[in-house]
Amino acid sequence: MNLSDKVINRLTLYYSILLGWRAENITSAQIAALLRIDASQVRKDIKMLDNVGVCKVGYPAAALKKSIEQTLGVGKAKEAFIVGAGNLGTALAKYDNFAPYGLNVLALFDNDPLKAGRIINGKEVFDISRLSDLTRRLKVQIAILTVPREFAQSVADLLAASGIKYIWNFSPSILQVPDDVRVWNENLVGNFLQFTINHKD
Amino acid sequence: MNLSDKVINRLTLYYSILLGWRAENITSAQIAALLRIDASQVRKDIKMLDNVGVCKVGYPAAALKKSIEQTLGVGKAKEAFIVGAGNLGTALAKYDNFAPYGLNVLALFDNDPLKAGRIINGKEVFDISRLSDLTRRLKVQIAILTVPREFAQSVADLLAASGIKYIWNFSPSILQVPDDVRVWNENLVGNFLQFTINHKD
DNA sequence: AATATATAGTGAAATAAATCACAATATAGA
DNA sequence: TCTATATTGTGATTTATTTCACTATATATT
Repeated sequence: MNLSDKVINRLTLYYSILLGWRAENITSAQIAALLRIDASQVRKDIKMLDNVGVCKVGYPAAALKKSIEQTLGVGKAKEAFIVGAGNLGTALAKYDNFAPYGLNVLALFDNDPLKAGRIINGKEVFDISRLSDLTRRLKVQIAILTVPREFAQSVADLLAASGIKYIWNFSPSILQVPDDVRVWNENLVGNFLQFTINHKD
Repeated sequence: MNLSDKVINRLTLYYSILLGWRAENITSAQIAALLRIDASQVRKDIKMLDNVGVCKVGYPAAALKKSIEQTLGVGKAKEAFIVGAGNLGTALAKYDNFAPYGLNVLALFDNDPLKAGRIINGKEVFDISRLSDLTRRLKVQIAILTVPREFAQSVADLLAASGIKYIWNFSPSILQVPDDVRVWNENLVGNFLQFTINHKD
């Protein structure tokens, strides 16, 4: 099954709805109304996961939730380091909504010697010099990059050299990395501007 | 000019590149290589903003940067409140990358009486009971919602009743709001999953 | 000044995504 | 049991987006 980014994004939204859903069944129209999208799109997305609905009743909520969980790999451990223990890094280390989706932050790294040794939400902050060694030993593949713009590229170089394969980039800079490293730019400002510029409805 | 979300998102990425660009000119191929997208797409995006390039040379970087700034409304003040002064709200209040894009956080709100009166990065934290009054008096239209899931809907109701028109929702819940209120779900987990599930290249 | 070339610009084609329209059907209710 | 109907499932259509392929041209080079 090959799910596009758009489908995956919608599935997580369906999942959010299901997390708070109390009734036994849910219809495509109900989901669509909450998200202000087309109901047939909801049905097609759900059908991709081989769920079946019941006419006049909708989809069994529990089964649908489970199906989305499996598809998204919720619960499948994905271990990550946070690199940059500033405000954003700290907030993400404390953010309690990652764990339910299987994203497990093991530790943080920072170049400020004063921060080394601190414990944030049960996760230790290490000096950045320890990054390569720990990445290799723990076989961590994911780095959440929350350093300031001016350090982002050099830290990305270090990450790539250390064997990190996925960089979730919260810094507002474009990273150049080897071909085997994937970068996701979490373009917060871009998202915000989309939303304020394109207020078409 | 009607820019799609996709175009706006790419423009912010081009802008990120230009912020760190030192040469006088930049070519569509250079931008495309950094973002790993098609160069003709870059050219079409840039052309939409009525920029002209020079054959064999590319686009003048300074003029292009200015043009994107104007299109995105960078610098045009957009005042916002952060609602929820927890870790994420605090991190966003301290995040220094919003200001250059014109997003100006005026204050924070929280329901914890212990937090009221604190100053975070020069912004005061108010009790949530002050929200309606201050929203109206300061004519603030944008709320950045960073409360836990269980409070998100009731706070959204309050925001809508207070006259907020845009809710940038960082909480992992789907909000039901009146038609004149726009919600942008900053689906962090969804973005993350896209990136780890769809590692196709 | 002439020429080769890198690059912008762009219509056409291909691909992807969303929406529409409606047939099929299981269920609720009479 | 029968009937009306809400809902799923889906092919067809439309719309949006990306990629391709090529032309035009300004510049660097000889």
